[in-house]
Amino acid sequence: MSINLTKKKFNGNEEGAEQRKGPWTLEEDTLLTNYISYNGEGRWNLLAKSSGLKRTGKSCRLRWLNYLKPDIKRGNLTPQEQLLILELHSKWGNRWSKIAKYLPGRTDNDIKNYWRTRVQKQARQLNIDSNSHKFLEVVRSFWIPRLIHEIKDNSNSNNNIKADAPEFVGPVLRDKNDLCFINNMDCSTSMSVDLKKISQFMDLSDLETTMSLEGSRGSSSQCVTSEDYSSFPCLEEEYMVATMGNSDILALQDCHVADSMYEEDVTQDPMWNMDDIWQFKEYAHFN
DNA sequence: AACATTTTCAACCGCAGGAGT
DNA sequence: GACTCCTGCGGTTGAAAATGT
Repeated sequence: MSINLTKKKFNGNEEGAEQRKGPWTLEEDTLLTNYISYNGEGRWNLLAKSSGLKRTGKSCRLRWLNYLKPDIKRGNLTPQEQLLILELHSKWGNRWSKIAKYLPGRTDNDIKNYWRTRVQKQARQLNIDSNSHKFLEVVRSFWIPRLIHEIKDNSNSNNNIKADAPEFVGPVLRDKNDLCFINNMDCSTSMSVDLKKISQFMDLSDLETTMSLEGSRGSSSQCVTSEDYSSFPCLEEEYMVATMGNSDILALQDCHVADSMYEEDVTQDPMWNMDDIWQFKEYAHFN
């Protein structure tokens, strides 16, 4: 990455000052951080002039808000954060800054990048427009349940709560349009996937070869409780109702989209871990 | 090890809207 | 109302890093 120096008009006047562009150096970061710690943030053009930085006010603002600000979180987005992004994006679309307000420590840039690199990649692999209703349905039917599952998994491994959790029995195909999941404690229906909707854009003529159903492992970590949802007050009510059912224990199971995904190298996909992929491929192979 | 390809993410740009004059 | 300046937003770019061959 090269550092550019450009002459720009400043406040409508040609000042002749050379403006730096490109990556920030440690010295510039220190200068900006020190200036803000004494003078506070805001008034970015004044800051740019007074601090001695050869940067535009805009550039200073961006560097501070997206990188230097002390409460900025670094590293991968947690499943909880990903879940929030998916839900909020389905409500508001590309309103990144609005979405970012619900994720403390994450910037609109982080979220925008996540969406473009991860979410749109999924859409491309499925050959679906990421802004389409179809993709929204995939997100709701597959991705969100998967994240909830992951959240619960993490929660269980952290708390070591295994003994009393009901075991998952497996998926039950009630009819061609309704796949539900039950657990072995109360045998209640826990979650239904609307196959009618899914089949609008996926070939479900042979259900067994198009879905990987791995519930028979009976791991307690497959279960999700209502508490998982209560962590996310912004989740849409209709989605809550649709997925909660009567039981307060959900045995939530994954349905991995086959065919189109299978043709891609899903092993490279952050959504699918190696265990999932192995089971999925085994299942698809023997069916 | 070397090169090619893909992914990530920091930083830029243009535009819109608000505030001040 | 017209103009200027500032700030914030969303789209895009491209270098660096990671991964594949």
